[in-house]
Amino acid sequence: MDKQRSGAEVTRMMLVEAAIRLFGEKGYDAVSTREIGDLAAANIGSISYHFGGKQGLHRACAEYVISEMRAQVEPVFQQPISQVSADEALEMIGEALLAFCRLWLANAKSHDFVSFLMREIMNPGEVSELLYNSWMKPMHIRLCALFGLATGLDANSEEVKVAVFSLVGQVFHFKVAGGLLLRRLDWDELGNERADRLFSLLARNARLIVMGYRNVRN
Amino acid sequence: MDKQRSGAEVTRMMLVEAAIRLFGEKGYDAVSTREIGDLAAANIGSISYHFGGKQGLHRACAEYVISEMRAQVEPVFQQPISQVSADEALEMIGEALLAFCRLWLANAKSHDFVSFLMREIMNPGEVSELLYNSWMKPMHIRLCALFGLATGLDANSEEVKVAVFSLVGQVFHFKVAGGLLLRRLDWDELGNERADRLFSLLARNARLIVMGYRNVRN
DNA sequence: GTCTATAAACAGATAGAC
DNA sequence: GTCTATCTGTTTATAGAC
Repeated sequence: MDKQRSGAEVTRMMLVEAAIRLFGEKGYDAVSTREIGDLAAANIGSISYHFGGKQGLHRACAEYVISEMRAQVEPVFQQPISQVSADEALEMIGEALLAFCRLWLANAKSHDFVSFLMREIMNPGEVSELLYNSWMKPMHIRLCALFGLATGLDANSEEVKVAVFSLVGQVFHFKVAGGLLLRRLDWDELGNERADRLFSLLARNARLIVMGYRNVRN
Repeated sequence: MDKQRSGAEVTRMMLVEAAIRLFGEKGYDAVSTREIGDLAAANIGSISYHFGGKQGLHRACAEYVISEMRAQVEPVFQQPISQVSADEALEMIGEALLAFCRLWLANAKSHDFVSFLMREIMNPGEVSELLYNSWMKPMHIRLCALFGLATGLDANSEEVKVAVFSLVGQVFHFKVAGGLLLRRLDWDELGNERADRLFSLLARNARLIVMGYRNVRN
């Protein structure tokens, strides 16, 4: 007999999850409140009641995605980096990218979150602001610090910021345009085995870039 | 006294250009036919008359973008590659990526085209199909051939296809999420000087990756 | 070919019964 | 809290005057 009580909270969550999926699939403007209500098995009025309207629901989705994604990547960022050697830093960058690959590309649970996130990035606005400040920026800073340690370069320099942006971009690009690559490879879908092959290729690219920058310095 | 005649063709072009800009800025669903008509200084009815409706205009936009982009990149693909050395191939990959950087990131004329293209990639459909078959796929095949020559690897292998995809992805990612990087760098806008610095960093990454794959082979 | 008026469908928001 | 009926504005598409 599980607690079916506090139906309000259940409805709120159902609406948020349905909206995240639909916004991620089709984009905010292409989704109607009726669709969301149907998918969440709730009525249209509940969106206004709980969130004050479509925009309020949109914002609630962003907050939920941020908190969930932070929780999933938190372990990677737990380790202190004050006393890390260059080789350890290189290793940690590889681990972090691998974690992003698994989370962004192959994790069914986070699939909807990442699709949602991807769309928001392109549309400047309140939600995109929130995502940037509380999720992307801290991640980027952390990776820059590691990149600096791994190469001996200044973590705050332009070239490090750009290089890290490109590294993350390689992974992210699979989320944006990965469907086209799958067709070029005649792959119907991205299974576990294929995903692993893909990740190891990305990891190799990343290592080559970091090592290249290190050599520039020495 | 330039020919102001054949007003129909002028109206068609005004509508297509206005639609490309608006679709690129806000996405297909977020743009109304009234907005397009206003920006093109035409009336709403003209969209149905000339293109059969909003979808028809959308398709016409895709066809126009494809033909314009092909024309702009054609020179890069003119050179025959049957008798090219590995070093020449490496050089040609760098040139091609540089051309994409200039075209996609810094060319004011193509800005609207690339924004339009970027949005279509994420939305499976007739237009995305058209873009893939007549624009992206030929480009990718060409770059894979060069990559194969530069590294000695099979141009049809998975690893080459994925590596080339990642190279292009580095450039494309700037179009998708470049706004976030500019904020991290405290850059208000991307001027010519900054763009050049950015491009040279991307070119360096690309070279490091290609060289790394070459060493794997030898 | 161009433009206006209008139709028919759909959007988001809300009042009120339960 | 939930759900239905309805309001108001906007959407695309079209018929018909010019």
